[in-house]
Amino acid sequence: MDGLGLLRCICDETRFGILEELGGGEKTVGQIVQKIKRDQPLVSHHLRTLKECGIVSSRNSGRNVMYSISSRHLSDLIEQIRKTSHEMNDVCCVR
Amino acid sequence: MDGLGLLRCICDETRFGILEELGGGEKTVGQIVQKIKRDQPLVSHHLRTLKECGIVSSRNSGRNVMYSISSRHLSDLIEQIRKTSHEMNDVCCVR
DNA sequence: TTGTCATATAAATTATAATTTATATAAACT
DNA sequence: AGTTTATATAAATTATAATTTATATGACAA
Repeated sequence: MDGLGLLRCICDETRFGILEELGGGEKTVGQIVQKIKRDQPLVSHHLRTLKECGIVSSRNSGRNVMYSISSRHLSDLIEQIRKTSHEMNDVCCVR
Repeated sequence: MDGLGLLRCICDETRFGILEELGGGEKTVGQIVQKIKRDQPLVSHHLRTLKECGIVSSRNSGRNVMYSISSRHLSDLIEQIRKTSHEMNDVCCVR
């Protein structure tokens, strides 16, 4: 993958929210839905996208599906994005 | 700024291209236009966005305007995005 | 002071992606 | 087997952003 591809995949509000949740460890779809307060089909849809891009992995556990960030490098990157952005005073003009 | 704001601002193809060019040091608008092969008004438009978000800075030099990445943290981040993405085998499904 | 080069701006258009709504699947419990 | 719970999928809608086209500004040189 290239840099732009990775960015494109994580720069959506719902997807970034999911990744921030998964930064705290693996979670079920239902747990993510509760945390980020978005509709279940929407969360499932974005989890699928993240998975197809190799950013998250999943495993079945009974009737639940547990999702997690697929590599340490990726969770470190999410963290660095958070840090770098907080060091900036500006408000981003892009919405 | 927050993580999502920063991502939103850099996840566009043209803007990411500009930032990759500026990673090599400050450049004029014309130099960027040549390098990334996009129309001048388009490049100016995106440079403005990047500047308003505090991601690039500019200074005048005669009739040229020189742009550069506004902090070391940011250029490091661009580099880490590049690295992390290259470690992934997947092709991103988001376009 | 006129012409040219470099850059910027604004409006119109086009492209792209997110969300909602409705429904399907699949596992576990009764 | 039938019901409930958890998750997934697909189509339709809506929202958002990128690009193009046309034009303006501002600095410098002739």
